[in-house]
Amino acid sequence: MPELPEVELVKRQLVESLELPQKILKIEFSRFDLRNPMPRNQKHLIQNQVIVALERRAKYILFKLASGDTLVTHLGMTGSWRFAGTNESPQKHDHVVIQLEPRPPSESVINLIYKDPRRFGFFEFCKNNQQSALLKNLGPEPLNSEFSGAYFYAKLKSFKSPIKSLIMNSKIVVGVGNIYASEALFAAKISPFRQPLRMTKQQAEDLVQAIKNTLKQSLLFGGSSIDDYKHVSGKSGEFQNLHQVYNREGLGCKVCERNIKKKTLAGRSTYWCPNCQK
DNA sequence: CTACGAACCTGCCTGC
DNA sequence: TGCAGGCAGGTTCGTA
Repeated sequence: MPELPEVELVKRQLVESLELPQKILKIEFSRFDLRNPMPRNQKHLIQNQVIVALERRAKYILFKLASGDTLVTHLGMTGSWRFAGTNESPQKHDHVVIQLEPRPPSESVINLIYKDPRRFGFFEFCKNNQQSALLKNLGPEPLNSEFSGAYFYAKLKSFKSPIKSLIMNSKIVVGVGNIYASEALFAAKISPFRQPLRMTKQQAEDLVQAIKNTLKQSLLFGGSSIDDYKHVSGKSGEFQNLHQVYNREGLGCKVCERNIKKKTLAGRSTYWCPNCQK
């Protein structure tokens, strides 16, 4: 489901609704076999802890606890969070229920529920500011200044796979998934199949800026709702309506009106305009 | 070290 | 109507 804009928006919406700090009364895992085994044996370490902050790193959402411990979560392809009263009936594929401490004036218990049909998401509990192994070896955040044309140009030399694979490689830059890779390449007028070695310094700079702009635009428009991505409130994003190439095979390019093409690259559907992108 | 395909899993859509 | 096949926003693993 989610790439950087969608994950960032989910994190922001959770922060808004949680009114941190917020105490976890109880956490229940109803199944244990997501991408990694659920931290069910650490349940007692999570309960009664206070959430003080939520952070995003790459596509991970980190629940920072007052003790210094962290609950690391990932939405996979189809993960979602929602708030629900205790009287609301559970849905199919609800796997985690976090019961939050009631607050005045309502005094009623609110559950924060994680649902994930395909179960590609995951949860990991990290003690005492220890960093999850999954967060090591990650490249820079695309919206940070560290991700610059100079940085990216220097990385191009050691890779032989096409440029699209490179911008989806989390060692190079995090958060760019299959939608935004195609969209950013279109914005930069660069073919997804281009060999990184054959890119100029200017093109590297253009692509970096295109990635930043595309992600920022998507954030402004509430992310891309293609299939089941929804806001925490259940609302859909709007950025899918602004996609230039993704999911537009056979439709006219919004710039030159020629047909958008689709081809599989490294196992992923890749959309581009052969006329605009060289 | 990189590169590629397969694997994980459910649901939805298409075509026969 | 049913059923098989293909495909989906992510990541890791095994094999070249």
